[in-house]
Amino acid sequence: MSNPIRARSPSPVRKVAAAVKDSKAPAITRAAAILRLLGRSDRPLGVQAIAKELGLVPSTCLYVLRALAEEELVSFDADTKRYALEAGVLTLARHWLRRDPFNDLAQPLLDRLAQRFGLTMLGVQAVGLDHMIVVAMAQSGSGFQLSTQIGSRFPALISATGRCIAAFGDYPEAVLKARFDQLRWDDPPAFEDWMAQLRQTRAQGFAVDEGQYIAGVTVVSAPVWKGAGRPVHALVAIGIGAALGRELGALQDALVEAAGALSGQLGGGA
Amino acid sequence: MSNPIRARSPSPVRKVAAAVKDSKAPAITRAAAILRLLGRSDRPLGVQAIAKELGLVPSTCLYVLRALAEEELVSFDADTKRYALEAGVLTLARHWLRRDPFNDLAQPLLDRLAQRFGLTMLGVQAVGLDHMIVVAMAQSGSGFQLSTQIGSRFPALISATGRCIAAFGDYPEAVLKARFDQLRWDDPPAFEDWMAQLRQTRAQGFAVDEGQYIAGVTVVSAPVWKGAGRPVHALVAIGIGAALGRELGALQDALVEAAGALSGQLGGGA
DNA sequence: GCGAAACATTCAATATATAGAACACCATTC
DNA sequence: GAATGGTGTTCTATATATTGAATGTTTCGC
Repeated sequence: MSNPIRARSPSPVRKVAAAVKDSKAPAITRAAAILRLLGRSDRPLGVQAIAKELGLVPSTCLYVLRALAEEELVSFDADTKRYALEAGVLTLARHWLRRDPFNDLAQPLLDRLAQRFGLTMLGVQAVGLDHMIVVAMAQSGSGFQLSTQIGSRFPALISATGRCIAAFGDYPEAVLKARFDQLRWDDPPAFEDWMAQLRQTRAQGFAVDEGQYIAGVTVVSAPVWKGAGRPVHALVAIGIGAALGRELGALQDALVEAAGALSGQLGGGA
Repeated sequence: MSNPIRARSPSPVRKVAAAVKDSKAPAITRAAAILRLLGRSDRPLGVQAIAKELGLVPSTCLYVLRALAEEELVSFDADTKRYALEAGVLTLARHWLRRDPFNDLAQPLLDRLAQRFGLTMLGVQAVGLDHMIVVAMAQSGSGFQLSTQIGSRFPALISATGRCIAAFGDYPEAVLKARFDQLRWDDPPAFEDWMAQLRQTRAQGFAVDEGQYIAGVTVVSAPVWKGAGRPVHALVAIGIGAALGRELGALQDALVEAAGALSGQLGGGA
């Protein structure tokens, strides 16, 4: 894996079979699984390889691939008979990014903070309680950097941002507990301690994770509101804990201020 | 439209019906059409609106949307019953970008050239003879800029890059003619002149478009090879023709040099 | 250069995704 | 406050997408 900050590991592929069963449009479930598999693979794949990996019937797999190729979501090399992701996915992603003003407005703020503190900054969007996705990133460019990529996914409740999502989301404790128990930390907090941290997060308006998710790495996260209800975005700072030192206070202030300003621009209530 | 450099206009939506007929996996055709429609729309849409726009049966449309939502390619607001693109498309795009070293390697070159000449620079990938897609972009940041966005699509044979694709693609003249006739330029060249320009492009290793595609805008494009065969990528410079003036020569040299260096890194033949 | 394995692809029977009507649920409007 | 037009959603018969075996097609080993 080329991702220094680990994202969730690929789920057991045999889940595809179960998902297909319940769906009223199984072809789409299969198509999505194929797209994800092709994305995961670092080389183009043939029909058989795809079908075997996902537990699909080869002929069905072929028809799905042809339909995807027709839509330019998948490329087909007529010589090698191999399939790969095609640039069409990029077009969709561009439209998605354009649809949400957060993605445009967050970037300059992230750039400035990354520059000022020499850190990696992220803009993150929560997708329900399942996970969050990195939608914007800025790096200072100097020295070592912790890096992740736009589009990377993480469990929704992990680390500092997870505390923000939980703290301001107004979810029942039982629901949080169920999700919490599935998280994997380097230094897992006890659920009671974590709940106490949520209260603190609510009180101070931001969350901090000092080496619990990843040893030695400090993460600071502040929620961004777009309207009433629960926040779906957050600004995140990631740095080596030891290197941050006494700058941590200033970073927290700057992050909260930026998140507040952004909430204002997006028309979000407090 | 928020795109100063015009991309192809959305195709007649009634084509969906025809495409669905011929496919062995019509659900996927429908799903792709829905995703594109949602991308095009600047607001979330309801089931009926989507179905009507694409000529689909509402119930079928609902099932497709549910499947897409299950795959997190589409978001569903339970309160308003509206659907929109979801962040999952971004995850796919990230994987696509990572798969091709061109996307990583081109960026620093584009940055440098954009800075040096104060222009907008693009990395472009051809998708057959249908169109090309912007996969990387750099802007100088100072003054007025012609802008487009990553993921934008253009007809494959248009402008300077189109000449590169045609010149080095080794396509039959009849095929080129058919595509050429569908292009829309501000100042369309005659086919014979265009063919002559292709010969010149082959000879000098790059192509120039001085106000033909868009009046007043000069485009310079140099092909990038990844292996043997036809080039699929190109580096592109876009600037106001009048402002370029005598820098054009230096720009051409720098662009060709960068494209050559990139071809070398990618293991492309001459 | 031959045989055989592995592959992509086609084909026909059937399980099932889909179409269209019926239903339920809001909002407005009279 | 009943009626109307607009939603989203369920239901069921049928057209059809899917399946698994059969057929070409390539690739590999000997």
